[in-house]
Amino acid sequence: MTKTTVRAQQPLLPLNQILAGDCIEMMNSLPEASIDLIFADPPYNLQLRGELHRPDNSKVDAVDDAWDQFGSFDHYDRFTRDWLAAARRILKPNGAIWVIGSYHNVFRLGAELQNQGYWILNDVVWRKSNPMPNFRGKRLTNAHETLIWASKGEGAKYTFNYEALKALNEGVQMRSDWVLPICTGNERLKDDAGDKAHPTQKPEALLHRIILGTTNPGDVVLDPFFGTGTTGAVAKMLGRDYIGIEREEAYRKVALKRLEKVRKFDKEALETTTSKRAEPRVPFGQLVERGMLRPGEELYSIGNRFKAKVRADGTLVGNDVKGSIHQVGAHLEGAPSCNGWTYWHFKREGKLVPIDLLRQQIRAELN
Amino acid sequence: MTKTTVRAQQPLLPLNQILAGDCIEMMNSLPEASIDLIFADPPYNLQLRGELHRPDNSKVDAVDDAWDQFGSFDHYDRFTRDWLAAARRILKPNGAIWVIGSYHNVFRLGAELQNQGYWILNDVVWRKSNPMPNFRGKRLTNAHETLIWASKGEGAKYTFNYEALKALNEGVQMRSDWVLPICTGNERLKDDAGDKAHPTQKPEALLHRIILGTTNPGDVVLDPFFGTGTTGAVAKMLGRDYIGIEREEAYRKVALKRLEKVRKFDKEALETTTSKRAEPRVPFGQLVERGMLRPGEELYSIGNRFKAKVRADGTLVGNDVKGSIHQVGAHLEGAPSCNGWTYWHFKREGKLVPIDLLRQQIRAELN
DNA sequence: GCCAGCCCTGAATCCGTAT
DNA sequence: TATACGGATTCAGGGCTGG
Repeated sequence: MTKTTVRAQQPLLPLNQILAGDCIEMMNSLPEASIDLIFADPPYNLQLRGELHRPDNSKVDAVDDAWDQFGSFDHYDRFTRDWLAAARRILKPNGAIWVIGSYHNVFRLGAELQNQGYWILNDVVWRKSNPMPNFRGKRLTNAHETLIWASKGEGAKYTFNYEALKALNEGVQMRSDWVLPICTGNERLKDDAGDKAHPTQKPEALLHRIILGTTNPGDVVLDPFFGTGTTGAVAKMLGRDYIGIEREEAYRKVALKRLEKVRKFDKEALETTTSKRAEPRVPFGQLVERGMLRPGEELYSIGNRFKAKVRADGTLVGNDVKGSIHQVGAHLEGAPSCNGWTYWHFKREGKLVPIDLLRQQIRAELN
Repeated sequence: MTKTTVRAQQPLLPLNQILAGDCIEMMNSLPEASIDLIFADPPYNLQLRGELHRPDNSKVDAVDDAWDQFGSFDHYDRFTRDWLAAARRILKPNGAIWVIGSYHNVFRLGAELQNQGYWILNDVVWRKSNPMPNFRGKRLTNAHETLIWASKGEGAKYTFNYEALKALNEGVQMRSDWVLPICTGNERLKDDAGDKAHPTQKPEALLHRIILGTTNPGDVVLDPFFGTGTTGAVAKMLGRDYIGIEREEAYRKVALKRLEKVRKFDKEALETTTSKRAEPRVPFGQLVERGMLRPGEELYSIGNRFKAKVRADGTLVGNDVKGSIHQVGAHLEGAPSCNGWTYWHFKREGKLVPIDLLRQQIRAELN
């Protein structure tokens, strides 16, 4: 499928809207292979027996809304199977899905993802910096939730903005454990009575990391359990399109109001750090063609242990081996591979300079 | 079943031994309802494709042992079902089980535990302080493994030493995420050739926390995938009895030698489990994710001579230079380095406030 | 004896594009 | 669809060596 084809489908999508209704029916009404990313925070199947009380006897406002009660694992598994299948149909071949859950439901979610052929890329732990303590001292403080990131299948080319996440983590690659506070304070939406509008509102920081890291600007992000619209809000800020599906009118109302107020970030602010792989490829032969290196000139290996001679066709010859800068380097080092650009050096005024410097000059000309 | 009845059965148990053979058969040969705690580290069913090399071209020593190979999820699920059922039969009514896994298998494990009627008490995340990085930059660093702690059924009176774990955690309630280093250095057992004796040896600190927190002295701890015997070693140190089951002769040999040397109440080993707590690193990107600074917002240098704009991935752009708060600061000042935290300021109510203030807020949340 | 620097290693589902 | 090949990619910590 070409980019053009996909783009042509997009006008059919109800972009930046909240669809009212059952998420399975609504997903089934959307065209197949049209969504870049799905974020899903399904009901948790919490097995609460009676009410939970704090030591001071105040009642904990547990997740016991009607939509969160399932009679059995069987019922819950059927529900999980159906919505994951509907999600799978509308995902683009190179799309991906994130689901979040706790130990009550995440093992059912993960197993069913695998059963349907989704390919798990990472499980991620959201480590809450301010969780609710375990009041009775009968278990460990339940201080995290689990997210699963999966592509549509093995071998799919999912989106991963490695460098952007690395930058977000101040230069060290992002790990699978994320320390973030729960959603409180001004960010926590209230209803007209002043109570929290949704029992499990997710923090925007969580969605920021997910959407920044696994989508590109202009992508379509769908959330089948939209709630108060955190996914939509962050998608909008980051210049992505969103589609929300929500059954409960009360939540849709809050979300709508919230989304109206959200502003997209500056274009400049949305540019993120990119990887070298995205830069244009420069064949080594160009350095010779352009006279930056002369045929017959000698190159020196990184530790100055080997040398090789440049040939007019942009290959090297050294120690009776001929081939590309990478092949000759790999052979001399006895290594499975070698980046010739950083391995080979030329001499200028007695100093050894990596040939990558010449590549950078060419790339700079190309802007 | 009364305590007396249980005690009467104990002499029949092969205490403090390593049983040679298949774990399902061996468990089936033990009397029912006789074990207090089971710790199980089953094969993870990793599905590795080719070889993996580090950027320095060295080869990663992968877990490619035959015992980790399963033909399909179906095959793995059958195996899981069978050993979990055998484990369930020998557990005392108030016994408990711990299993450990990664995203490859832990969802199958958790779902099957629930299917069999085990009652999940917590899922626990072992956050590795020194995980292997992701060398190709294609995913998040796989920096954790997941443990599941479950009782034999709903309403069972499992053992939980709340105060002991709280003490181990410097007086604060123990959480469901545990930061511990992987097993390296002298603790890592070597074979006669000097290679690691087992590819997946678990750290004693992990078992220390589990056995201390969820058994009592004199309890019987069984490990059906004994490997090099970490469970047995820690059980012995802590004055519990153990039963190990291991199929591979080479592992049994190493474990036997190890266990002979273990002394009960090894004070030194207890000390190593309490880790020193350093000031947590806070990446600048977190201020952006958390909405403390908005992408597109401007920061001002310490003398208000320069400004720069915040980007969504936590980098800055100013005077055509992009990079971390430290890099951009250093560049603008023409200095070799720069502490961006004290250099950059944001505007609030007309005043310039150093961004370090925001970092302090985050650190305060983290305790 | 101490310190700096080098080397090694850890449960990993780890490439993308052109031909 | 399979093959070829260019060339991008790592963090923390322990142990050892040499000065």
